Amino acid sequence: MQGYSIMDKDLAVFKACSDATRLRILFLLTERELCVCEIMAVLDMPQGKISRHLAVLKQYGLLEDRRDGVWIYYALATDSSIALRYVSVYLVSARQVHERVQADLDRLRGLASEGKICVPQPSMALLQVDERQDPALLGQP
Amino acid sequence: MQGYSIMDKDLAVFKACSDATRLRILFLLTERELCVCEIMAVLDMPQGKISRHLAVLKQYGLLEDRRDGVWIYYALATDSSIALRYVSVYLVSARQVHERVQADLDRLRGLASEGKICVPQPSMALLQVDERQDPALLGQP
DNA sequence: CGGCTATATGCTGAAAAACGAATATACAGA
DNA sequence: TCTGTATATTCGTTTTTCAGCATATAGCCG
Repeated sequence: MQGYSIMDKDLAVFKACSDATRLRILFLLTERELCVCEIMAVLDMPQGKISRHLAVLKQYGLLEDRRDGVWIYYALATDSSIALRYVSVYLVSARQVHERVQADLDRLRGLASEGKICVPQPSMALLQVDERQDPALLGQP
Repeated sequence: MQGYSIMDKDLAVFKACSDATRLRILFLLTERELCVCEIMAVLDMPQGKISRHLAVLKQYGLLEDRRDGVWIYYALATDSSIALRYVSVYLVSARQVHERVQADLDRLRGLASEGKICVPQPSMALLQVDERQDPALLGQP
């Protein structure tokens, strides 16, 4: 890494979002913080794959993690860079539009309500961003 | 490509932004539409490299081009996807913050005013997005 | 301590992306 | 038509990224 300083953080955010699996994970985390096994169950992908993508997202500053016993919970980070603020608003707005994301979120809720995933405590969402449409983004039809 | 439909466009936007050179080009284009030789001059990079990155940005739906004689002008596209709208607002807001971007923009203005680049007509900017801060993004300090 | 579960990490190969250098195309003007 | 300039594209190579598999770590419980 040479010479970029601040913009690097924004670049990292875009790199983090430039993979389909990671983007799906980010959309899932707009719902609430999740542990690895929940994400694995919803996306139906092997554990190593999920873990590595989570590590990338964390390294790039998009996620924070906390350990609770055996489980490690991941949540969207706030304010680690300018780009991340915009991406956070994007995630909350766009999740209502994309069918795939809706399907993932439905699956998450379904699995959780049937108790099929490890959900020791239903912790609350961390994302403070409001779901209302962003006035500055309503310009184009 | 299998099964992603709409979200693909957003993913393409993030892929497009996940390269330092392309991000610098996008920031430059928030100033006004530019021809290839102007971008080359500002970034001081070989022509083939710039052309290829522009092709990627266009293919991913972030740019539009128009030919004017020998020159081909590139401008930020509008509304090709949800993510692009958010990225456009990000670009306009963040360009005032990043030193590297400021340096690029200063260089562009300097070269243009000295007539060192091919600037047959100083065409106007295409980006309609306003520079005012986005109310929905002022939540976090 | 030993076994079980959740998660992280190392290794390897394959695929994708990026680059430099060279070549091709497209237009303008003489 | 020939020349020069602006841009696009191809080729071969290097770098980066991703997946799958195996292995390691860390905490719980007996």
